[in-house]
Amino acid sequence: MPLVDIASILDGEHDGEEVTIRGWMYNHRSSGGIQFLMVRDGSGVIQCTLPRDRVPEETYKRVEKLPLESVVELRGVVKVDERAPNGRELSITEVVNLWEAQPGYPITRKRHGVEFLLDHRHLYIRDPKMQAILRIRSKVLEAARDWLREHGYTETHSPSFITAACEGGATLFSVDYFGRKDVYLTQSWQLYAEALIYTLGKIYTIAPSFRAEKSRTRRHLAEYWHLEVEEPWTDLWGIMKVGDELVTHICHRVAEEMPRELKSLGRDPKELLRLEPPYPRITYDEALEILRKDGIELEWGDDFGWREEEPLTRHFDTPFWVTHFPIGVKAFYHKPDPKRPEVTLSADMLAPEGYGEIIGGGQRIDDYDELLTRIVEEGLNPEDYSWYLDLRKWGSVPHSGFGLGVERLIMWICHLDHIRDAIPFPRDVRRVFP
RNA sequence: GCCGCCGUAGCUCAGCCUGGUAGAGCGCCCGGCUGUUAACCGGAUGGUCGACGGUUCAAAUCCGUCCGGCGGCGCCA
Repeated sequence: MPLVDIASILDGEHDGEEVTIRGWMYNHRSSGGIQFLMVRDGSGVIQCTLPRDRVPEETYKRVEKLPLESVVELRGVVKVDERAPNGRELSITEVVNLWEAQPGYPITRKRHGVEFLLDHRHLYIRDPKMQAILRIRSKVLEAARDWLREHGYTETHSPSFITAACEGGATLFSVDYFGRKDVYLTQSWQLYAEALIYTLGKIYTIAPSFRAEKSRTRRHLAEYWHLEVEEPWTDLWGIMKVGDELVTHICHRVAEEMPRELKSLGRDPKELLRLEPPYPRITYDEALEILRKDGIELEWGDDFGWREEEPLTRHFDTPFWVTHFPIGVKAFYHKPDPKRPEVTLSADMLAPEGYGEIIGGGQRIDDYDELLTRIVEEGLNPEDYSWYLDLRKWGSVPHSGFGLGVERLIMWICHLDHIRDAIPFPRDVRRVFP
């Protein structure tokens, strides 16, 4: 009797067959003569039916008293039935094995508050909603790696312990590094990536970044996963094309391979399948004009706040780019536009529907003197960036890259209302436990 | 760094304004029900009202301080 995944049953691969499943009982309903067990394995959730006359009375009563999150091994026949929550159910023929959990599982099918669920995060991740999100998260990263590998990018890594800021304004976590006080957790692989392209060419990384911003919004984490790409011989337009194709590939793969999970989260897979590159592109100046027509005034040279970013995303129904931000609102290494030095060759990709920025990137400064000037202008100490400046002395070429906020992308794909559910154990200014 | 809200049973909350012996629903436990969908029905259990201090004959309720949490701004991915 084959032991099968619940997902394969839900996908219709075993209709009418007798199979065995193994999983955790996440809910249980009884109607006297028939019991309904909701069973979850790593792949999905299925309803199992157990009529009283199907098994010995002793077994029936034992199942009836089984505490939530007990482990069950069940044999049964797969039936297509509209009354089952996912359209298919397992009609139990034999209760093969039971491993009883303790009574009193804290998370019930009723309402819980945010604080309670975060305090019980180690258990809440078992919830079918969290299971669906985390499975999509895995698919997002799998699809990204596949696309990057197929297009000639090499995965590589940068250190998490660093000594100098790479983004001017953002706040750093300081750590006690063998007693040294000037060591921090990284915010981006940016400076190291620019060193690595001269040995590996087109590269990417998927790694955590740390920001000690005391942000209290539904879009921020103190520890988030950063998918960063950097490549030589590429300008602003080239790197935007990479972003377009990468995000499109990820969305298509998730829509094709995880439609059930997307639907359970309120995202229609068709909304992802219809995406095609290139995404719309507007300049910072054009964005200001759109906002002005909405009655939102922003002085030229100021960065977008959420007050500007959120309404702008309502003008689009796909991700879109905002390019050519004024010098000063982006980090020092962004290359000023030779045709218009008051703006940089920078670009942010914003998700629609009020989700906002998911990618930030652009073309980097490749000239030594220009880079040194910008470091000084930003009030930074050139000595902190000595090795980074070195890169412009030997074989410097035009190069570009971007950083994608993995949880931001997942948040939009999964239609979440808070970024914390895009990661199993979120870290923010108030929470590092569990 | 700033603004706002919340802490009462295992959970979600009412009670607080107008001070007078602690409430509901759900869960757990017991019983019933042969198609449930957050199942339902009956019963039982369950609380130093976040902590400390003050006012008062009397504080969950009024005042102060602290702790914890949530939402938002700024900043960013």
